[in-house]
Amino acid sequence: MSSRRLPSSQPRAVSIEDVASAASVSTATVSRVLNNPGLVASATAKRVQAAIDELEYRPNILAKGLSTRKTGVLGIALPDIFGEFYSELLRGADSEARASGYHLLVSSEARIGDGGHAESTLAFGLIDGLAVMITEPDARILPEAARSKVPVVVLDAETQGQRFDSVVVDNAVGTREAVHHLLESVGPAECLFVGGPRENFDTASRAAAFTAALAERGHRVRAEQLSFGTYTAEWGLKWATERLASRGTGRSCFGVLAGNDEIAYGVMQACQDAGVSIPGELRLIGCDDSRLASLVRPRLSSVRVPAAEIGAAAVRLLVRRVKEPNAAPTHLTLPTKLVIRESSVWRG
Amino acid sequence: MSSRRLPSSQPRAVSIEDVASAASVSTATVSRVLNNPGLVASATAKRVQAAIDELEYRPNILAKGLSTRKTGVLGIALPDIFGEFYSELLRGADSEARASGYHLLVSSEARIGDGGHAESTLAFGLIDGLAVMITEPDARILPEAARSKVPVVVLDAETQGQRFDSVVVDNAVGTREAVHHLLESVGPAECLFVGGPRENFDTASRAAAFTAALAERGHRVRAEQLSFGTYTAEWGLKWATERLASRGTGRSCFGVLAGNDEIAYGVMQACQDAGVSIPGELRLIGCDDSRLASLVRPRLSSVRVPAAEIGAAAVRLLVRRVKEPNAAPTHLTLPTKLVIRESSVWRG
DNA sequence: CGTAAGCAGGAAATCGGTTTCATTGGCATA
DNA sequence: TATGCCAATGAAACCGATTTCCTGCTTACG
Repeated sequence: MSSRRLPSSQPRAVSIEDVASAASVSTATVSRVLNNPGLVASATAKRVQAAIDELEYRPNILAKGLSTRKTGVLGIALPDIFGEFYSELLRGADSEARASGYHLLVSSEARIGDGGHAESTLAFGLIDGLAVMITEPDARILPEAARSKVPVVVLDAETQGQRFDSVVVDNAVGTREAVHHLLESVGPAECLFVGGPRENFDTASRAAAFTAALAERGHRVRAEQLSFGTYTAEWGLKWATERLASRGTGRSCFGVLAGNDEIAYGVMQACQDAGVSIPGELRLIGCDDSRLASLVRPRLSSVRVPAAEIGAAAVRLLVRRVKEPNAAPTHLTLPTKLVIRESSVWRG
Repeated sequence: MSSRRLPSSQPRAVSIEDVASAASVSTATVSRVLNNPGLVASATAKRVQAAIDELEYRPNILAKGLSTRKTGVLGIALPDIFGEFYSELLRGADSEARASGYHLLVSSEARIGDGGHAESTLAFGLIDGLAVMITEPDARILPEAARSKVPVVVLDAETQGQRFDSVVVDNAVGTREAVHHLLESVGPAECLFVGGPRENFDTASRAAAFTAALAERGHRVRAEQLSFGTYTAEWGLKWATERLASRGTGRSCFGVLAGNDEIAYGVMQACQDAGVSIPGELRLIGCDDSRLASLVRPRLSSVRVPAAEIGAAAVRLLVRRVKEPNAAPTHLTLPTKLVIRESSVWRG
């Protein structure tokens, strides 16, 4: 009753104590009704449940969490929330979390490096688990997470010494398919890769796979065949515009693999502006298989990356680990797959 | 020391008690050093701080929250996380929250209606405030939120009886601009609106503004001028394909206002497929001014909606209300603005 | 008929902080 | 010199749950 400490405007929510006295039992019994019904006589349970309903009692998550050391909240830290890929990934994570009865705390950690103090950036102590995607090798988060004993799953990055669970995408397979597909109608020297940021894990691994796939065919990739920029249509537009302008009179035709669909859209615009036909003079393949891919003209061939599935798998892994903290680290690799549409197919 | 209740694998994090004994003070003093430094002698404070650093002490957020009734977490409930609009809104909210020292708990509440039990859906009691967007008039959340005394800001919806803070978008202005712009080169009877879901707040208010703008010019809108579907390119494609097929031999030219850019992209594809020139035979305007708008060809005119700004404003309102719970409800209206590019401009 | 076993339920410790209230000592003022 | 006040700090209540003991009863078994 002594509500000394509360501002009078805060009417104090119903607590387990209120329920207990309303049902003439102890708080222990109320708690048991909620968490371990088998331990309570059914008559008593009924009375308690009636009180709960009557008072519209909702257990205080903080108090519960303090006691059980579980909050039902999972954290997800992404380099950015922007763009269809992340948006889709987040959606997958969210719906999986909801299905498992968890809440999702998001955070775009991208710009930590700038600000300086990385601390207090993520709510350690509040979350039961954390999914992190470390595009940039800042990675101050990981040690901190390790210290705080929060289960971590690493997304789409080198599986840091195998100590964490991880979900990665098998860039090699899809990229290889794409390159081989391009080689059906384009010479190996005319195959070009336009990636995102050079430091980006996906970009790097796709570039490597691109190189490897051409090496398979006995072609050694020259530096000019690989370009790096940002994951934006603007970059694709700029790159293609310059590339098309500087091409010789040979008019040999290009095979272009873009680091994601956005870049590919930029390339498409540049071609349209320059009057270059796709797939006539340039065969184009994107990455991500975004929704627009089948809507643009020509329909864009793309390496499908299961973004939503990454998010969902991350949450699944986290949920599992919350239950069995000492299981061996699991490393999940999700497949990628070339979806061939019109932009890459030239029927002479 | 009696760690009876903890699984032996959990090594118990350092607590305020550990710091206190390390610095030979009481926990009260440690707490004061952290929250009210002015009350502690500087020599003592220094000693405590040293202990904190030494032990790498981080206050337990749950315990702190239980005591202070503040967690530093804001919730945001959206109908969906999908699509550029929501993604952008979320980004705005996230970066504003980060800047204000808050965490963001996301939740797509869309499908509550289906499942049935809306309870436990949002972490009331865990969040200091909630931004909610109620596209569908389910709205079970609002009463629950009101009951739980959590500050709420309503996004983009009727400001429910003025009891909550709200952020809305001024659809009327942008829509009106768009209609008047179309009327420069198209007759009022040929102006068409292709919206998203009929129940959607934005769709409804844009349709209303569309009707009003034409009424201004003395034209009474016929039912066929208004279509409703979903916020997808597929819908735009379908709609336009049928519309173009069924148009008479009159070949009068259309002015189309799409409910969002995705729909507009669908319309563009349909036109391309049907060999209908934009803006020659059909003037097109989208909504949202998404990133691709200036990249497609023709460049898409669009009503700019400040999505990120909505999210940021919501968070700002919430943060303010956390500090002054009893301030009068604030209703924010963000402007929309027609961005004219190529798709709507016909120079005869 | 006596005793062990088992079921229900309560008292109280605990999680890790914050905050009130009381205590102490030092210094200025009457 | 006595009194009052203030600054610095500690003891303990409190936030709202969970969980461990422990106590009474009832029932079963020898």
